[in-house]
Amino acid sequence: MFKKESARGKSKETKTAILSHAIRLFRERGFDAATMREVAEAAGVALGSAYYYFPGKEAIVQAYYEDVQEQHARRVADALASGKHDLEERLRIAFQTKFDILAGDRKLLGALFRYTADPDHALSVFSPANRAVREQSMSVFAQAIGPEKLPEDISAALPVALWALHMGILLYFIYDQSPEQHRTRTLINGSVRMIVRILLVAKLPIMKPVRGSLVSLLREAELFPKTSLPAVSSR
Amino acid sequence: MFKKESARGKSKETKTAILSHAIRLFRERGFDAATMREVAEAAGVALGSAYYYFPGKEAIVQAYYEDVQEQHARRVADALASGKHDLEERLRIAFQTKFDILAGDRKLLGALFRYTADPDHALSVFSPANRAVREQSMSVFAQAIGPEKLPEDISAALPVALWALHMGILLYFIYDQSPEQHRTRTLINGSVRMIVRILLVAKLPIMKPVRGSLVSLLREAELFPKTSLPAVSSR
DNA sequence: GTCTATACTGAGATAGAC
DNA sequence: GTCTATCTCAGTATAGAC
Repeated sequence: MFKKESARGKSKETKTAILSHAIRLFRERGFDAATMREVAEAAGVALGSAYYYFPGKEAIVQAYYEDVQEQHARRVADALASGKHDLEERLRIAFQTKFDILAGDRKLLGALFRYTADPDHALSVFSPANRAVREQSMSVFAQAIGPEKLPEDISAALPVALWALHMGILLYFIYDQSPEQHRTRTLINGSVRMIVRILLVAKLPIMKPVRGSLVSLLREAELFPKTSLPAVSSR
Repeated sequence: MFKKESARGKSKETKTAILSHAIRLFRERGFDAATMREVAEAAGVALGSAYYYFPGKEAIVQAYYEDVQEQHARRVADALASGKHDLEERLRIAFQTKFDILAGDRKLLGALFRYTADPDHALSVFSPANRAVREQSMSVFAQAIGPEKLPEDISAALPVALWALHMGILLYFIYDQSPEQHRTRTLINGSVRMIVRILLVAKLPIMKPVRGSLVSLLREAELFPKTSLPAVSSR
């Protein structure tokens, strides 16, 4: 389930042990109730070791999320490999896969968002420290868009928009009490369908000026990405 | 600046003192750096007293935000009283006024969002405990929409949508390092203009089915409000 | 560089006396 | 309502083992 290093990675086992026991404890007792001392004890290490590998409790959830991201990239790449899906299916796969991975962990994910509104905090979703994870996530969506013929401005903005949407749905998912979070699943399918429809209209040449004013709004706010992301492979 | 009770409110002064000193300290030293002990000392009470009035540090920011909300409702009602504004101006007033009030307090506001992704936390933006504030905020936007002739489905959803947008802009504002946050101001004006344009198109009878599929998507996700909010007066 | 053991500090939060 | 004393726990420090 968690990151595995080459055999030479002698003490990565310790890190993995701390990580996996921590996640188990967070799942069982909730993020706030679980203490670093419990985590260390469960992993069979001293408190100091836990802090040696992770600067804090939230950092463990962060590391977990990075693993989730890697799994996501891998699974989506595999699923799309056959190449026999249309855009709507590809986007559905990209979204649904993410929530397959997160299925049992709604209790943990709240910790991920705790510093979203603290610009100086390293664990904010928008922090420079999180840049790599953010971009990997966007590139997964870029892959799902794939070779789709789209106007330049849409190509540039779409992965960012999809990333933002998926963060919103993640929030919805955390709150979703429906059995096995089927509402989140429905929301995903509906959203994806709507996006595809909007794209169909938006890419018409007549819509260029409309897109133009949206782009300039986003550009003024520095929310428009400088360059469009290349669809990198899963690794 | 802060809530004032009738003269009979004997010990509300203590609460007000704690609140105002706390906010001052949060502004000066940042939310995390300021301690409850400092707050208590500055307000001239014991630590226990501070906790008697506020269940925790974030609760103080919460109380501050409730004051902000009340000010917002009052100011918007005043500004709109003349009745000589068009929709775009009214929306601009509703948004800009909010950020006029919050102007100096970006350092504080991060704390407001800290539990956004914790469904069981009383201080989550979406918690039942916050329902009143949320609805007051939406009703301010409902006021700004005012007597505008709109289809039923749009009327129901628009205040919620504007509330959500204003929360998003609030997040942007917290991160906005531009001088006096002029980028936020630009973003507001651009967003409002875009909304007005979208409404112009969306309210055409031909768009009914398009709106219909959006509404049913939101309804399945239980994100569509049951009833449209009445535009209540400022109090 | 990895890990243990132990002790300490700071601060949020609470109990219970008055 | 208010205060003092106390608790818990995240996080740090240190000193040393391998």
